[in-house]
Amino acid sequence: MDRSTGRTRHSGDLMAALSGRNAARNLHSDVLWDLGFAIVSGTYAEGSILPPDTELLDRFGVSRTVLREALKTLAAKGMIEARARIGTRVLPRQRWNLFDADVLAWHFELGPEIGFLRSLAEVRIGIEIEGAALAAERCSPEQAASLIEWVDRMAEAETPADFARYDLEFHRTVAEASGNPFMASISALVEMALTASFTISSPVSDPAALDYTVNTHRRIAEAIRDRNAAAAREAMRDAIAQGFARASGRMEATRLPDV
Amino acid sequence: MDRSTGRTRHSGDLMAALSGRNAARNLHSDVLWDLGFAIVSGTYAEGSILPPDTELLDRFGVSRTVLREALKTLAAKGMIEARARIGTRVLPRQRWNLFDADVLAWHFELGPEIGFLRSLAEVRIGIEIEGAALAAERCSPEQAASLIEWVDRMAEAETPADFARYDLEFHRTVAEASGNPFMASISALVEMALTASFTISSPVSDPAALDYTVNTHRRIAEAIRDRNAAAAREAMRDAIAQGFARASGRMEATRLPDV
DNA sequence: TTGGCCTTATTGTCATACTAATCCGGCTGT
DNA sequence: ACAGCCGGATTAGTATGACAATAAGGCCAA
Repeated sequence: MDRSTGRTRHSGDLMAALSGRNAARNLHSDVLWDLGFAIVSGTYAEGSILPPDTELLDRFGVSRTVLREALKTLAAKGMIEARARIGTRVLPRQRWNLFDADVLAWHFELGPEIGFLRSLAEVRIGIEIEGAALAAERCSPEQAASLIEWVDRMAEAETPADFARYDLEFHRTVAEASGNPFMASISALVEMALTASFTISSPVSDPAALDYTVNTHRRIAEAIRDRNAAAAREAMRDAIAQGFARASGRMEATRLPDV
Repeated sequence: MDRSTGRTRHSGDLMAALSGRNAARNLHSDVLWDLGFAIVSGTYAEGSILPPDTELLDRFGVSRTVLREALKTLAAKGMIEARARIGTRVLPRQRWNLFDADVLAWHFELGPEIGFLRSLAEVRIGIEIEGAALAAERCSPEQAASLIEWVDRMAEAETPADFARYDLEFHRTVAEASGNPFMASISALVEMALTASFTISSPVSDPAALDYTVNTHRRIAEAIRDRNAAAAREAMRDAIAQGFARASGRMEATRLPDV
């Protein structure tokens, strides 16, 4: 947000740390994050025209090469569209690729808004329930064993970060076991949801919540192992819904009066 | 695939025509499509290193600017990652953003493989079922009326293209009525699935199939209008499953012996 | 009024140079 | 003989300035 320096230090670091994938920090990515966040946060509204190249050029103090590559990246994510003589237009939100890790991160950086978390949970329920059911039909014995293992680790996790990591690995394994490449492709979304959820409230600090969460995940793992698709569906729904409920409850409880 | 000319005429045109959004045909997009398709089709395997800039440069006969912007676009879609002195590596498939319209189009251009269509149908079932249920809870009377209207148009459609267009609009409206931005964001995926499905076999030519498809969609629309989430779920599952079954049945029937 | 031409602003493309990162292989000191 | 440093070479990253293509909106002529 510190626009005067022309350079923001984005808060995506905790997620990068969580996933281990640390984005290269070069000029292009600085400009990209600044513009991407500005669009998501509404500084540049949908349908509006961005300032022309020349203006952005000396605002960021970079070469045209760098600026244009950042713009191309945003275009690739469906957020903008450039046309000669017209300018660069911000596309309507439906065209944005909300499943993109960066786009999600910009939303999250805006602050975990409860409606956004709900949408995230809803779409996870849709996809991951189906993923769990498919995993119950298709998973290998090794994958089933691996699921149980991740649950065990979750139960013994000592820090919220460890817990989140094992939780993510669990869901990633379910997706892999489903044999459907699309399921695996949404791990960025799951990651964001888990990070958001645990940033607000981790079950690690609350024994009862920890117990419930671990047990729900164990139900998923066992249902998949036992090839019980219906039970896997139901347990997965519980796991996601409960995670959202805990985070949103915490948000409601600690919310300050609207400004 | 006519690599000697360094320029492929991609078959994405029918989808572009269907959606009305015609991609600008500039140099950058030519290179992008060529490289993107080459990666999806396995010419450059996951984990392998692309030829260095200099080689791609004179293969395509474009400037460095154009080539690099195409590479940045692929990087934005999670397909490649560049590192100095190493080269540009093709990322593992899980990192690819399969929900991206271009990535989907490249897969489709490869030929509608039955496993891919199945995966598409599975993920649609997951998301759209949930979307239909949410729509049943949240849609406005106008949206409910609009759904009925699209079904009526489907019933009266005379060409496969018209039918596909109305079908797509129907699903788009459901997504919009769900009030969840992620649901709307997968319309590219739905579009691809419908196009693939109808390219193989359109219900328009078969009165019985047409009847069944229209009725199923009418069941969805009425369930949503009546705020019956469970019925909406079930009808949506039928609609998608049946569409896939018809296409895959047709593929099996007309399949030639493996080469 | 109307049709098409022309100006002009904006993105698209090109060419070339230099910078930064980093692998590899040889040099040096022990 | 070996470990560690160091510098050359290779590759992507950045900068710059010029020119081409595009199209909105006004200008001019019929």
